[in-house]
Amino acid sequence: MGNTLPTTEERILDAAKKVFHSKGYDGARMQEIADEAGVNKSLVHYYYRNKDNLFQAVFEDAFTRLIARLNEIFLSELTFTAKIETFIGYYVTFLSQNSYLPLFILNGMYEKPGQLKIMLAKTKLSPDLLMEKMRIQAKEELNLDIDPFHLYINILALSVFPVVARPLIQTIFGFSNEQMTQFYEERKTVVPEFIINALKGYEKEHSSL
Amino acid sequence: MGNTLPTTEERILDAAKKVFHSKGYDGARMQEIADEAGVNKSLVHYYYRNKDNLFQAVFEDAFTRLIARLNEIFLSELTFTAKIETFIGYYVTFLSQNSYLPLFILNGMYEKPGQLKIMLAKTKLSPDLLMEKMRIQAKEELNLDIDPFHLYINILALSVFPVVARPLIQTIFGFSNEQMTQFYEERKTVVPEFIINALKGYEKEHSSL
DNA sequence: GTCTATATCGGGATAGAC
DNA sequence: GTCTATCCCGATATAGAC
Repeated sequence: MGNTLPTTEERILDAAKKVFHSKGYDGARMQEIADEAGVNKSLVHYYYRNKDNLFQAVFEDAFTRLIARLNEIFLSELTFTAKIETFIGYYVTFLSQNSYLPLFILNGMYEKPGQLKIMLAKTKLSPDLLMEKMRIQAKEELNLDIDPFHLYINILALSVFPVVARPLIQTIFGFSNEQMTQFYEERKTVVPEFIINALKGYEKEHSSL
Repeated sequence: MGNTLPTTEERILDAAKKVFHSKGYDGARMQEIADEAGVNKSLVHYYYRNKDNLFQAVFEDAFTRLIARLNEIFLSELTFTAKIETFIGYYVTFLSQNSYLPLFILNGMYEKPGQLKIMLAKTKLSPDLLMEKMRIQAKEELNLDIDPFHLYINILALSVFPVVARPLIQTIFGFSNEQMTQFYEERKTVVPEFIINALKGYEKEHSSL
């Protein structure tokens, strides 16, 4: 299993991912998806009945892939700093290889905010648990009283934004594709360092009380 | 001037902003824009000829408003840390009041990446100058050898991402609107502190060489 | 399951009266 | 400048043959 030829349904889903990711819901065309999959337009309807259903499938897949590893890493048995390093390293690589994903998700969230709750249940992601674990671990390992919500968002922001804003950054700084690749590569070390330095700062403040 | 009644053209542009910001280019309907402005659909075409032109106008306005103050702040005569504090404070407020803007810009960049260069010229934003000034100021005031590119992107990321990802954050954390407002309010102090702590960390490393 | 043909509708854009 | 009426294409979706 895994190395068998893709079924027609899988080919359609793959094509749909490509098109929806880059064009968004409104910009995507059923015809383009069919062409991309190498099938007739009505076959797409045969398998997914309508555009909404197909989008649903694509969105769910994207969302799951994006947070699956996140969950894994932060609930693992690594040390606090190792988690941060591992997470940034993984995310920067994954996102720059799937550069359309995060913006696609963000847009989708605005269009169907209610949908997420259902998916959160499916993926068994437990934010409360994650936050609590983060808080405790910071206390035990680094003796820091941190706000896990802000830290968590900071980590996400520093990982996700530079990928989402790629065209903006590239134009403003005038970076070539090669320079951009190097920039992302650098971030794998720069960002964890930045975060850990910031945390150390809190430690200092604390000890001076 | 300024308190005169808006002309029809201005009413149309305002309506277009509302619709494009929330629905994006493909999702926006000329009819909806006309309704929103309280005019006939053909009037929209009379003033802007086609959808593309109208979008152009809206995008340019958004982009200019978003980076105008940024430029101002970072080229001002404030100290380095004051700049960071001022910038975050201003941006978090501005963005949460115009929450559709940043995602709208990011999407627009993917659709028309070439367009930006023209606008950069118009706004007289000079990234090179900005980066150099940042580097020098960090050296002189804090005795730090920083990479201004990464720092600049970090600052933007920490300011912009939490606003762009609002629906995601709100759903994952289960925050109410009030909690979300408070969360943003907290970030005005948390984020500058975070950044400045991170920078101090580099100082320490440096002195240990 | 896969194709062709077609129904149906919506949306951008124009013509032309006032 | 503002409106009504209309054109025309493109896109989703369905019917039905093979």
